[in-house]
Amino acid sequence: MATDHTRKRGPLAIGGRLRRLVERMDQDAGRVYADLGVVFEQRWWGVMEHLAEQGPASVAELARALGITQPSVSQTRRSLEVAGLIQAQSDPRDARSRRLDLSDQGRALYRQLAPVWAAMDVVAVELNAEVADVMSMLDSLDAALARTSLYERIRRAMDGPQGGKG
Amino acid sequence: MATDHTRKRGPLAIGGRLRRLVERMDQDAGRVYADLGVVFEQRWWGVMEHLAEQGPASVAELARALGITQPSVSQTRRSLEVAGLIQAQSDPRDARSRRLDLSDQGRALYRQLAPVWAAMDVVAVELNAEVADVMSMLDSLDAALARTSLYERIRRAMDGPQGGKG
DNA sequence: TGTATTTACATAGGCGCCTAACTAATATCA
DNA sequence: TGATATTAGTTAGGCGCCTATGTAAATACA
Repeated sequence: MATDHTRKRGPLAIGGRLRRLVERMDQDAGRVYADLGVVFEQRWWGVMEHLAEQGPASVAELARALGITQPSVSQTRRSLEVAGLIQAQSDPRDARSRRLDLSDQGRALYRQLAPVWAAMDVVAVELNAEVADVMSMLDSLDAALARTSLYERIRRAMDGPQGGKG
Repeated sequence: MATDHTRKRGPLAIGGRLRRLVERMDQDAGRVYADLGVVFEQRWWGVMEHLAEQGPASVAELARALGITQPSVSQTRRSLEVAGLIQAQSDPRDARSRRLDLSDQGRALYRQLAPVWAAMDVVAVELNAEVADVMSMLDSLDAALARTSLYERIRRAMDGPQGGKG
């Protein structure tokens, strides 16, 4: 009955497991930063990398580039500003918009942490070879769920092929 | 340079992507519950399933069974109690411990949602066939990281095979 | 028996994401 | 030109996890 017991744990268990995997990844990365005596929040990386590589950007541009919501960017932006890593300037083209850019301190930290991130890349490649191609799996999953959402799939499984909301 | 650009996005991007994947899964599941007019938090599932299948349990037992921390269980327990889905009794064998069990209302909800979870299982199998064996990948990843933690891997990549903390 | 250590649990605060709601600015339309 | 719709961004609150801390009970040890 091991198979049946396993079948009892579907996406609900997957979700929890993925969360904890991510949590562990963040913790381990956090330990590396702590070893270097650096205060760094994981969520900062996406914003900093984008600003460093692409130049100043608005909250909306960052949200689009990172694939997260504006409020999330806004909160990260605030955290980064408090830490002195970015600065904001009003955009003369649109009074509502703010251009965010790395501060000198932010640039220095970005450079300092580049070797850490390079090492993380090496580890990702290593794990891909050792275990599974996580990035490819994510790409495939993203594509599959973009095609047909999890919601639709569940509703179809519940209601049958012709039932339920269209 | 597409390959090089991709290599710039290592575990840091993976972490964020996994978080968002989980978020989306929770949202889609939440929409299904909402369709049924049911108020249900994803984190309730692990606790409810364990209590329904294994009987009354303490916070510590649940934490061990679900692989999360005590405070997390404690918070979920509180949420479940407020919702009237579980009840707690003191444990005569240990005055510090509380036995948690599903209330009648909790049992009824568990039964009501069983078809939903069965449908989710179907979808999981479907996605496994369509995309990738996510559960196997998780198993393998968990095992690989239990063998050698991400922290150690990163430190080794940073410091070289002989350097750094042992 | 008294003291030190360990264990069970709750609470506080935080991280990283979300949605809802709001204000203000801009764009569109009649 | 004025009204309406859309957009940019912030804030509040919440979900689901974490660590740190604290209180109380149980256990271990001298």
